[in-house]
Amino acid sequence: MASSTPPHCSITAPSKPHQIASSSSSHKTLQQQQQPHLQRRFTSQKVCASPRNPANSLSKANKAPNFLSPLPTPNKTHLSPDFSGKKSTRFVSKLHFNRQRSSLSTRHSPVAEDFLTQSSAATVDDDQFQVLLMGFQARLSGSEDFCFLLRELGNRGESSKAVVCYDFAVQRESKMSERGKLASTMISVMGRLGNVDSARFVFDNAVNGGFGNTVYTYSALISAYGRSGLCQEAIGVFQMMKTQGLRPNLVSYNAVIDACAKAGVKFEVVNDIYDDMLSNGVDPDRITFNSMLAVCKGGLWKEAMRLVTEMGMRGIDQDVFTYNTLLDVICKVGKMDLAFDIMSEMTAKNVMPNVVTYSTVIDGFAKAGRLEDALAMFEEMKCAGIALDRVCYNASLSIFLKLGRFKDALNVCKEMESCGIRKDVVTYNALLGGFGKQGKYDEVRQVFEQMKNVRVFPNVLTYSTLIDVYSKGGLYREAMEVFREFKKAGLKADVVLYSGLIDALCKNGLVKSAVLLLDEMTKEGIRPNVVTYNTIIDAFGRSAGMDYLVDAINGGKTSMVSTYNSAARNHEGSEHNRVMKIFGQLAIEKSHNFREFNESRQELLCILGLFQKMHKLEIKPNVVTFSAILNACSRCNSLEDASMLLEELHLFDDRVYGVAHGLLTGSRDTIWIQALSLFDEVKQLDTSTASAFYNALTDVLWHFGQKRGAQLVVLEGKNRNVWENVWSTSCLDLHLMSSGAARAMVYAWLLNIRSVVLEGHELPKLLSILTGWGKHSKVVGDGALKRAIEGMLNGIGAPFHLAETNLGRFISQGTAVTAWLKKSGTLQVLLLQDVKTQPENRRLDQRPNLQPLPL
DNA sequence: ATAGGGTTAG
Repeated sequence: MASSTPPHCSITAPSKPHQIASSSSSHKTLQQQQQPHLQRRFTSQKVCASPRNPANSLSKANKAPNFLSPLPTPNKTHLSPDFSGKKSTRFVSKLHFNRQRSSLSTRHSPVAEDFLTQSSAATVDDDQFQVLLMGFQARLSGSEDFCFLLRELGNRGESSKAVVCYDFAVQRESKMSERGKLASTMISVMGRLGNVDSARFVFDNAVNGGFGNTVYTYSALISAYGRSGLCQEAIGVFQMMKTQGLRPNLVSYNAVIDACAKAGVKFEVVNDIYDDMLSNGVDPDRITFNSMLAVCKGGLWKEAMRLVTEMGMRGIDQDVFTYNTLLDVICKVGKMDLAFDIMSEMTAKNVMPNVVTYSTVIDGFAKAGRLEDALAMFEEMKCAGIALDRVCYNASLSIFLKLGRFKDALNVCKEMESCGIRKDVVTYNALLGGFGKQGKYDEVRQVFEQMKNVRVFPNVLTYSTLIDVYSKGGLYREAMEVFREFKKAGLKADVVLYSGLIDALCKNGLVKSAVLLLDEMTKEGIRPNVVTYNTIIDAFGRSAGMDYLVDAINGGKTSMVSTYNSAARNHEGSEHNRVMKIFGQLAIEKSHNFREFNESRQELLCILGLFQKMHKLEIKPNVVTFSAILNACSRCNSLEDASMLLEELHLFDDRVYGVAHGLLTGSRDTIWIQALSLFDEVKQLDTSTASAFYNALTDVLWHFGQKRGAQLVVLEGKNRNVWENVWSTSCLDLHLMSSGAARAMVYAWLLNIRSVVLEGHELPKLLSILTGWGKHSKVVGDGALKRAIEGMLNGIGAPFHLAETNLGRFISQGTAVTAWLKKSGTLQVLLLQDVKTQPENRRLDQRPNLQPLPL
């Protein structure tokens, strides 16, 4: 097993993997040395892609129809829904396609195949189907043929024909045991089709008819409930079978464990079932362990690793399911370097990664923000001769969209088309979000129209996405229109849609209204999640303290009021009106430039109430929550107010609180070791989460005058590469930083440059400080960061000025900066102090030759 | 009886 502290493997190097693999030179490149796993994987994949195995070497070859070998069943039987574009792959995986056929269970007669061919014409309705059945009745032989038919009908989604077939077969079957077989098959088929009520109906009838009390029907029903996420029901059936005196077998146990895994049941609970299994003398097999692994998806990656080891000790071989599930667990906790190692290990053990393996790991990289690494995995995959499927295409599409590489994104769409994979709702949603986030609203409109034209029906995610992109762009009229359409489609709103609406309110400073809407959604039975809460917490103080933000987005447009009024008149539905009112409120509120001063006080109470609700609903906070609390503290006018919020932080997390509190109160020396370990841990998260935390912590320190502390935090962030290439001698890039972090960083950078000058080096001709447009503000063109930096530079007399060509860039001649840095008073200006310092800190800070920069 | 995907917070 790979070690728990894997070496860091970079796979971002520019040259393509297959170039490494095909390199015949004995010279080892640096990249090869850094990528032992990658190379190893390639060498073994190359073997299977060799000319002796041409079928594996080209993705197109994989899709060649099986004309060469005559199929037992004609054409449509084995046609994957992938090609007909009817079902998602997720659904396909639930069907029987990949099932190994044991010679016993599926020994059906050729007549059954024949019947299937004749009855599968699109024009055959249920009645005609029954007539056909009667015609074949004499020649179809017993339950084996009928079970085969039921499964095949299930695969085609022919639910009602399956019902006809089942009734027909049961009525004509005299043996109880054979009827029992039919029943368990039918329950399984209905379960796979997601029709759990029908499954239950069949089960109950079978039990009442005296042929349903078998381990098989119970197991099938447990599985049916499991697939629908109804874990409690599954466990109920499991217990019921025991009270009926039936002894659960391996399949029963596996089914109930799988049900728990799908529903996200706690590991301890499932472990009890596992122990129960052992004590009843049922030996776990590979599938048991694979399902137990799936239970670890909640983040128990160490437990997952342990399970795999235990499998080995029990002499159970790991298969591709084992590794794919394990990888999923590892990827979900973001341990991508470990995932990379495990992938190499599976190859070494001759368990070859497949399309699921790759899409799991690719998704892990993408979620960790390592988009280039994700793209490199695609190359590796193609090189290994593994054809992309729908899931993979959608993953690659969304990566290109995230990178803003629209040309590549459209190429992915074309490639999908040429492979015969139709764009599904996931594809379209990705396109809508991708274009929308870049403000390409024309394209959004076109894509939305197109998807409806080709009858890919928008779902809740589609509407949430659209409402979100329009709201973020301030296009409330369009957002309102989308919401109207959403209601017309008769879909039920979910937590994400509501969170989007709440966010729209928050971004406009309407925190109290946001809290009201939160109560609304709770009343409607929609459970808010941590994102919903983080949104509101982070918005604290925006209305009272940041009115200029409201002004900035205002732009003088108030025409929304009339839009709202006419919209509200047309619809009487209460929820509809409420949301319409929200959009209206957004428009109206924008015209208010002044707010009550005591509003911030009210808001504080409002937020404190919010924390109560969070505890009550047992919503677990995350790092973003901590960042949000720190940001809220930054908007408090007094340390007293802030300390009320910090107390809430205390309830959530001792360590984060300890560090924040210690730095704020000047006990830096005593807390610094803990701070460093916290920083290390934060760095394990993806870069945007990490930088947001650093930004928040720095801001609150800066806000309360702990500027030296803020600077030290920022430098730790820089050392851990949180903001990516922050500085060189000629350029300081602040565009990912908050205003406090950016200011602390400017001081540090100038001191660094000063030491360059004092060492006698010449500065570059031109120096730049980039602020972008202030990513932190999230308001396009807002430039809050730019203003903060401008004020600061002016304040210390630095000779930088705005570049005329780029409004987010400050420049200065190197000679001017050199002269300024050499002036006698400059050093004093650049050294930051904390307003609060414990004696030991003061001693350190006042050493005259203190170099603040660990360069 | 087992594996992978899309929306929301910073």
